[in-house]
Amino acid sequence: MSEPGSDARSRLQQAAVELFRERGYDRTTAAEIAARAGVTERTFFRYFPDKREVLFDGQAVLKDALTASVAGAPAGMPPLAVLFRAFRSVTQLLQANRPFAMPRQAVISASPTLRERELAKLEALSDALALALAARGVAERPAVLAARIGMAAFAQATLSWLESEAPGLAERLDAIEQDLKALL
Amino acid sequence: MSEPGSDARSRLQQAAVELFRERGYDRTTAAEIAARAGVTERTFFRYFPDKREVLFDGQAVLKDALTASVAGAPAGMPPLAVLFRAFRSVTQLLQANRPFAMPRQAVISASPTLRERELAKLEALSDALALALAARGVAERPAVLAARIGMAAFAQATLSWLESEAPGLAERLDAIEQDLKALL
DNA sequence: AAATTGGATGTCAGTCACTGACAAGGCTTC
DNA sequence: GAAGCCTTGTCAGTGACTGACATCCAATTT
Repeated sequence: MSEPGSDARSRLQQAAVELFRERGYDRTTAAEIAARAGVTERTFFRYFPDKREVLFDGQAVLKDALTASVAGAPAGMPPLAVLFRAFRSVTQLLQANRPFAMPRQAVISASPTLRERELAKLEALSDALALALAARGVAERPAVLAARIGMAAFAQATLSWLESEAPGLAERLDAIEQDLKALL
Repeated sequence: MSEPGSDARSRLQQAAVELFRERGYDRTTAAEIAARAGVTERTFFRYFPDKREVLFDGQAVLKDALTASVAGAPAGMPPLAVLFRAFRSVTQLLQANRPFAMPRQAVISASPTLRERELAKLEALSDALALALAARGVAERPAVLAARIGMAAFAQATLSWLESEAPGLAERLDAIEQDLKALL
C-alpha cells in the first residue's frame, strides 16, 4: 500500500519503458507489458486509457508547479518574464527527474505516434499557462500567444538538455531567452 | 481521370467529412466511409494510411507556398518579418479554401484524437519553415524558435478566422503581430 | 467469528483499426 | 489477341480497446 514501487501502476510503467527500449514501441503489445508487470491486459487498460498514456503521467506535478509560480509572480511583471521565471523555478525538479526522463524521452522521440501524444500534452500545459496568465489580467489573445511562445522555448531547452547534460538547463533557458529577445 | 471530384480518393474525403459531421468521428467506422464512397474498407486504407489522415491532405500546397515565400524574401529581413510576409502571401489561398476548411475544422476541433494529429501537422509545417529560415542563414536554434512562434501566431489567427469571418485573415494577422511586438 | 461489503483483478466476448497475401477485372501497349 | 499494369475486392489475421460479469481479498460490521 504505502510502497509506491510495488503498485501495479508503477510496475506497469516500469515494464513499459523497459519493453519499449528493448523492442520499440510498436513491436510491444499491451499484453506483453501487462505480463511483465504480472497482471492482465485488461488491468493495464484500467490504469491507462490507452497504450501511449503509460508514458505520460508526471505532467500534473509540473503543471501545478508552473501555474503556481505564475500565480505568485510579482504584479506588473511582463508575461514572458513571468513564464521564464516559472520555468526557472522548476529546474531543480526536472534535474531530479532526469534519470527517468532521459530513457523515456528517447522512446518518445523514436515513435511518431508517441510524439503526437507529447505535442498534445505540451499543448495542454500551454493552455494551463495561458489560463494562469489570464488570471493575472493579461488579455486572452496575448496570453495564449505568450504561453505558446514560452512553452516552445521551454520544450526546446528541455529536450536539448535531455540529449546532453553539458550546458545545464538553467543556462539553456538563458540562451533561448536571449534568442527570443534577439528575434524582435 | 481528369475529373478530380469523381476520384475514389476525393469521394472518400467527401464521405468522411459528411459522416463525421453527422455522427462524430469516433462513431463512424472506416467501413462506413468506404461504403458511402462506393468502395471497400481495404481501398480506404490504400488511399489513407489511417482513418484520421483522410482529413489532412492539403498540407503540401500550403507548405510549398510558405517555404517558397520564405526563400524569396528580401535578404537581411529579420526572421519573424519573413514569416509574417509568408503568412500574408497565402491569405488568398486560404480564403478560397474557407468553405471546405470550415466544416473540416469543426470536426477536428470536436475530436481530441484529431486535434492531436493536427498538432503533429502544424509541427511538421513549423519544421519546414525552420529549415527554410536556416537556408537563409539563420542559426538553427533561433530558426526553430522563430518558426514555432510564427506558426503559433499563424494558427491562432487562422483558427479564430475560421470560427467567424468578421475580421478578415489579414487583419487578424496584423493584430496578432501587434500582440507579438507588445510582448517584448 | 461469521457475515458483509468495496475495491482490485481475472475472464470472456466483441468491435474496430489496420495489414499482408492473393485473386479478379479493366485498360493500355505491342 | 496476348501481356502487363493498375485498381479494387476478398479473406484471414493481429492488436488496441470496451463492457459485462465473476472472483478474490481485505477491512468492516455485527
